[in-house]
Amino acid sequence: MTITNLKNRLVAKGLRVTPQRLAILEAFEKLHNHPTAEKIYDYIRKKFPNVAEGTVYKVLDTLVSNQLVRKVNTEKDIMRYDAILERHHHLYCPDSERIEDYFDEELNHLIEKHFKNKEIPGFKIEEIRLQLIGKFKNLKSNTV
Amino acid sequence: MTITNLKNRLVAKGLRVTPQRLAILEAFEKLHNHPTAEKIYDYIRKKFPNVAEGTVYKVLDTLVSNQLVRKVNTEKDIMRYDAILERHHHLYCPDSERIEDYFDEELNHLIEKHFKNKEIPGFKIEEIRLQLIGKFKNLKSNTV
DNA sequence: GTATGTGCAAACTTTTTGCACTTCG
DNA sequence: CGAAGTGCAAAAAGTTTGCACATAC
Repeated sequence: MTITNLKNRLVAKGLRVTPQRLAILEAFEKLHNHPTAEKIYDYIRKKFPNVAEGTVYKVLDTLVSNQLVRKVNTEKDIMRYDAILERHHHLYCPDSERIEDYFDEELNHLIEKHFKNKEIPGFKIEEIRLQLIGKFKNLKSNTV
Repeated sequence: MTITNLKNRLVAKGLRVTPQRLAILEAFEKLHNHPTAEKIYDYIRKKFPNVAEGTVYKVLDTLVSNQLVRKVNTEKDIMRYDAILERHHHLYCPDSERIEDYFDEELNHLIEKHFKNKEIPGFKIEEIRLQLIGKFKNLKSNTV
């Protein structure tokens, strides 16, 4: 992912392109661990030593509102973020706090088909997210 | 749900039966809105005016560790809890913060069957949770 | 009686806010 | 230039902790 591409994402949403925003988007490319605001803050401070933590939160809010980034649902009170926009699910190990992306088109179709036949009274589904809770078999060190 | 039943849940886990714990379990029966710690605190304070908020958090932790209560995954940094232990999923509207339980055995079988044929390398699934994100059609006032 | 649980208050962590200053377009 | 974004510091919100006291068993 080039800086130009990251810039285009902002421009496409009518957002101003600032070094801080680019740095945060870049952080997602490098970290790809569903990072917390703090992880992102730590990462971009290498480049921008006086970026404010408040700015990180504000930028993340903006990115979420503009659907360039999403909040990840966890069992913790620390928010985590995800910049993968393609439809996907999560593998989640509550013990290690590790989260990995999971893509499964076959499963998506299966579920879509199921809900085509089965309306839920009083509720309009916009999106279906699966959390596969379990344990990783240590193929990779835990990375929160 | 009677107090005796609530008591039994604690006894079955080898936990001491205290009025505070009973009150919190009872609060789940009455609130059934996937309440926050604060909602529970507000609720039980009617009966126990000098219960401490810290106690609510401690009891909730204990109940979660003993699997009498679960944390609900949301996009918010405020933790919400669920005392329904039967396998189920959630309807979740991020705008109103409303969460409702969703039971669907047919869907469970569908998903189970899917993962019987499809192992995920490096990951052992223990549980599958669906979040159906969408909007409620105002059949009921929003209750966070 | 003893291990466990509670109340209270302080501390800690994460996130939000307000406002002057700066920057993007 | 003007609207939008940032830095900073203070405050808010949610949660955890430590310890003396109280209670369950």
